Amino acid sequence: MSATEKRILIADDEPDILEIINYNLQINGYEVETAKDGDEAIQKAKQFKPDLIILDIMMPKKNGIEVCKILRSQPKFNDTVIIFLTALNDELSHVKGLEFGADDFISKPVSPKIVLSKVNAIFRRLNKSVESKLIEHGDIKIDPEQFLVYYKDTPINLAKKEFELIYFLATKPGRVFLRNEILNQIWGSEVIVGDRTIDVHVRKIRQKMGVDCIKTVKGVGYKFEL
Amino acid sequence: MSATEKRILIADDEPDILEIINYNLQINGYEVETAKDGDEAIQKAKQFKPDLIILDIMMPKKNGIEVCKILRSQPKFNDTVIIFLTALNDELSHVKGLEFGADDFISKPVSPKIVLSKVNAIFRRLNKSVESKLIEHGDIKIDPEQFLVYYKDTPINLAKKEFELIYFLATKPGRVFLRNEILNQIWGSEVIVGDRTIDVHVRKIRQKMGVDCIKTVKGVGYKFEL
DNA sequence: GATTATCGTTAACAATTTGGTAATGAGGGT
DNA sequence: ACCCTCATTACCAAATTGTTAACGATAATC
Repeated sequence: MSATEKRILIADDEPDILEIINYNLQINGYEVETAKDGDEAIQKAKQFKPDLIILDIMMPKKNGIEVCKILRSQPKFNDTVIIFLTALNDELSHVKGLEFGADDFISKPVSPKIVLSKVNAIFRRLNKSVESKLIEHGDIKIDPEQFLVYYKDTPINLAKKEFELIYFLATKPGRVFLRNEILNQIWGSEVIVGDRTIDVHVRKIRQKMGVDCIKTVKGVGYKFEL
Repeated sequence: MSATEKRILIADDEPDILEIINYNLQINGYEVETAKDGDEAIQKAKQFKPDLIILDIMMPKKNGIEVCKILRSQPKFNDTVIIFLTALNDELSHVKGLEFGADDFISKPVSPKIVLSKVNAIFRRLNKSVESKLIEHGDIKIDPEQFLVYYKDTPINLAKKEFELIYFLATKPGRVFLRNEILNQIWGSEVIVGDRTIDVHVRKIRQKMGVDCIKTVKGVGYKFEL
């Protein structure tokens, strides 16, 4: 986590709020960008590639929900956490925000302390999910911490998608996963990829591994099996 | 992707939009019908029985929300997914749409790519994972999760249709299933296949299994029995 | 900042598996 | 013997997956 600085984009039309949050996040080691309206938020999101975006609901040009909706429609923001700043009792925004893929809310009036603690909490949670457990099955060991797969103690380097794929299949050895399940899990439900994409990744894994640990179940899907 | 083509009904009063969405969905293997106003949408929904309906909010005769309300009041449209086309800022429609049972929204101006990706995502989400009720009967174990049949703990690979067939028969061991029942269940009522097809599959199962667990009941059908 | 790797994806084609049919044979009942 | 029904086989068409190469997008390196 500390290897690469976490990047945060804040969008709000009140310069005071912007500055105070910006200041507090920066002292705590985050890399921060700011935007003063919806359009700028979208533009900066694209070039700055933040890990987390804090969006005020009420903004000129485009409001927070619209921005969120637009960003969420793009695959590259799939993994970006989006937080809304809302008026205290604005439940409607909450409902709609969730609908459009918000991850959390911070109620106004904002306290820098609360923002910071929420942001810290989110990144902590994010990293925890990364440290999933090691899977061992026969001669094959899959270690998410090192991002390495071992066959008979020989480390094998897999690309990210390849690793995610074999790891996912290996979570339940023997169980068949439909193509749809795989796509939903690895690519996310909004991303569109072609039919042969999974096959190509499977092929690359088989090739690199040298063992046929991923079996095809024709007309159904794939499974991890020795 | 799936055995039966997915059916989509699009309702919009702008012919251009209708055509461009229609075109894009059709190339991607969907069966599409169109309607140019609310009344036509309802009428076509009834006869075409779509899996998904895309409704423009603003339409002559009846607007999208009314159409949605009417359809949702009929049980046969319970499982039909309904998506609204809305102007970007029309938050009121969103709220009302959710109340009346809309499943998602697409903002105008529409991009064919976004429509397609949303539609694909919806159908993907709809697809359930492997049914996981294991059937065990004597020395025979049928595991849909692994897509494997075991005889005395020896795994036997069956092709998809073969597996579906034996699984279906084994859901009620001892009970005789008519050929028609089997055809309806495994092949679906719309598909027409010859009389001897079932026999051939039964033969292949018997051959691979090595046990005669599927018995013929002459003049009636087949049953699963040890 | 420019240049190289590497990765993810797609498209096109090959290889494989499957599902279905038709032809023929076997067996039982009338 | 003569039907009728099912079993078996071989064959073909369609569906599904494997494989390769190529392209753009990132990430890494210098």
